[in-house]
Amino acid sequence: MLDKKYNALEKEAKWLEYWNDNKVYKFNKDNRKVFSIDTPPPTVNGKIHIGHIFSYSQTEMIARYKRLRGYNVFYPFGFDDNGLPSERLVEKEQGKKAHEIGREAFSKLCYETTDKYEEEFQELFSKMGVSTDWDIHYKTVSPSTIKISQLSFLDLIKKGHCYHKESPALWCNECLTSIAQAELETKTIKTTFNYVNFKTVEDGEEFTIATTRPELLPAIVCVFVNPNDDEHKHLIGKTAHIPVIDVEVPIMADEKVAIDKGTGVVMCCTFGDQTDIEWWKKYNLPLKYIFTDNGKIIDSVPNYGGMKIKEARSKIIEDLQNGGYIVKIEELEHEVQTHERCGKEVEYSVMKQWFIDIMNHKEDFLKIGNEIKWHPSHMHNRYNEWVENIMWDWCISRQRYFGVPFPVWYCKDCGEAIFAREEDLPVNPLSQQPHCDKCPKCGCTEFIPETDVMDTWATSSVTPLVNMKFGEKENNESFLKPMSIRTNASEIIRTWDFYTIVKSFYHFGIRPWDNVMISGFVMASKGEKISKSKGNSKVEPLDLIKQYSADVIRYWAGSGRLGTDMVFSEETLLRGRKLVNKLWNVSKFIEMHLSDYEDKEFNDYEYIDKWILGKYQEMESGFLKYLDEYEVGLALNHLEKFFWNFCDNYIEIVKHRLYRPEEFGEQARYSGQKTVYMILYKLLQDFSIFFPFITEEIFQELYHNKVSIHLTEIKPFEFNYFDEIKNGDIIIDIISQARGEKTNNNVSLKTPIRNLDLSLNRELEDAINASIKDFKATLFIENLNIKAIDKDYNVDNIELNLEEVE
RNA sequence: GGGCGAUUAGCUCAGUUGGUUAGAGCACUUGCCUUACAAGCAAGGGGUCAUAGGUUCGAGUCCUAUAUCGCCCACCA
Repeated sequence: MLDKKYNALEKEAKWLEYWNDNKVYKFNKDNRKVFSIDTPPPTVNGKIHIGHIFSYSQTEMIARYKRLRGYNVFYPFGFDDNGLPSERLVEKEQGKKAHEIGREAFSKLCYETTDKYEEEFQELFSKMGVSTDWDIHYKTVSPSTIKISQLSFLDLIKKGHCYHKESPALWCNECLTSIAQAELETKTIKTTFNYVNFKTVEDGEEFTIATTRPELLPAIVCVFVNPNDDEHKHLIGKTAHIPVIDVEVPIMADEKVAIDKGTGVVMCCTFGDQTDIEWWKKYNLPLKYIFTDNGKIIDSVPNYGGMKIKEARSKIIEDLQNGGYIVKIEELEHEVQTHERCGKEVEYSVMKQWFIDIMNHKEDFLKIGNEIKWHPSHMHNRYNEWVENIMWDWCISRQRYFGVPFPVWYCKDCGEAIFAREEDLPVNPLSQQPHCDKCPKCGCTEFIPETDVMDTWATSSVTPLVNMKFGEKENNESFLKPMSIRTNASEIIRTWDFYTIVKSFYHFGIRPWDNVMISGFVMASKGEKISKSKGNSKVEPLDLIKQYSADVIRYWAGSGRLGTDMVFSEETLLRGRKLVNKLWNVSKFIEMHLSDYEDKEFNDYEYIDKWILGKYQEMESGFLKYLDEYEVGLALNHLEKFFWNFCDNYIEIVKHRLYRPEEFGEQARYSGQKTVYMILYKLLQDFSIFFPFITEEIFQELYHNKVSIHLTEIKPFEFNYFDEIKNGDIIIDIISQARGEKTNNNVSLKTPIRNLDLSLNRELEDAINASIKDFKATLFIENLNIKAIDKDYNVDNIELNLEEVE
């Protein structure tokens, strides 16, 4: 017997243990079709907030849905504990920088810290009912993942898509590492726009350059004007004298100079921005690099050497003012590029880095994007826009400690790169020697290990390869190439999705997955995204589970449209709680009436039973259609609507028949029993996608024909009763009108109706006659009078029996 | 500045390819202890569908502009 009240906390713990003990979500290869999910490994950098719960739940529901449709679901979970986010977490917890702790000790701390958080993450996701197979979960810095990342690197080297080159790269002097374009975040800051006077060497003509970064004056290598700029084109070919710095540089022409920006005259430094790099390459300009790696001016710069960048800026402005070179200073708010991990403004640095070729294959990446189905489809535009506008090859070197090492040494004499052999992976060049004794090029016997590690995305972009055990003899390539679906939020289309496509294309020449499903964001309130930095997530997931149960939180997470942002709302949780409660109560009711039920062949359903069966079939087809489009929220909405109709209308009708067989006959009762038996079974299956716990509890109590409801399969009914839908709906409408009459008279719904006069068309009259006993019992009708009309229907008169009923 | 999306009841959200009177839950009002459920049931009030134009017999839905919000990008002279 189902308990009078459902105790969610207790039951959810019970079923978690049960699923675990019975390995309900275990993936075993068999002859069923595989549905595989490439789910984002969450960054292990502290707390999970409600936004994570939201997007992971939607993916999870797809896993459950596909399982119910007979797929063998491959759904591994991963943790992204690799790289900078973990390092920053450890630095924060230790209150020390990585280099103060030392490479080895620091890595150890990273492992310990991420292990600790991973346990918490796993516990929370388990509690939410995530039906992943924890036996195949992965982390992004385990030996096997490192091996695959290194293998991927070597494969790209072999195929010529990866190169080592001294090149300007984006540099963060807070994190002390190079970073990729995708790791940039723009921020608005207040600064000053400084109008500085220069002079030509030839004739002493003054001209003005406006700059926000006067500290770059020592790095000026050239001055540019637009050849079509009438005001300034006569300067072309002359020489500019840089004030204060006392250096001369050529004035050249380039069409890229915007005449209307600043003064129309631009200084080109190595490097202030992207355009500087383009000009530097295009005109083969000299390199004047003036910054140290940690954000200071190099010592060799007179007067400013050793200063921090911002100190140097103030000092140089002061010196310019003292020399009378400043025309004016404007306050300015503008956007600068910062490193998304730390928020510091980025600089450029020139050093040898590993790059993956992007620019030569943009067309291929767009083509692969077209082969993937994006859900919702407009998210495809985001991808295209990013690929079309990308400007750089992908720099994968990071001058950090905690991450995947490059399997590379360099010859001490000639600098030749020596790569590890595939069979020796994973390797750490810092503690291991290359397989060869001497440099194959020059014969030198000393090697310098690569100290850089790979970018986080270089590793997370191989999650499909990790899942397919790329490079191993016993692998999953046969059924994971491509995987069925990738799911994530829209913000990482440009990183995780894009880089995964890059890797898949280079390794296999095909798309990594058939589908991409993009979820929206959770907003704290209208127009405000929940984020850790804002600290505006008022609710802790674990507290919510205690308060509402995982099933109810999943209801919230499962509502709303795919790819659409939604506001966190307590009201939706209350609505979910109401629904779960109703499901419990109606199951209790049904259980009461099934004590003597035996399932047997039966086709002689009562009219109203056919009606609800038809309604179910109609609902189910829409429900499955939504889920096939990954619209879990719309599917839930659709299901919920049917469910309330089932409870409030159908159950209210059939209950008389179930309670009083002596009045309605055993067969009519059996028809009702079989109907509720079948529909509840289906409802439990459908709801199990969203409410895995309570549905299991009910299923085990009432049906119990499988180890778990989550291992059953949705199968359509073999009959169809669509014909009864239309007139059945009208019968419900008439019942509703009669109930309204009772309510308006402030009497109980049990009040008898002395006379009910209806005008009905022929079809409806047949329908009412076919369900006459149910109809009269539901409304407590004493006399029913039907007048035949040609079309439509009308409730002519309702006369209540207001006398005291005994 | 560019791309994509959103804007529907006081609040949170649905509204399929244009088609009667725009839906649900919460909140509000009224009534009902009805052999599952008072955390329930029945009924009711509440919307010029962001704004302004346009296409159409017909627009919440399609087109154009504007506003606000979100995500992504570009913009350091």
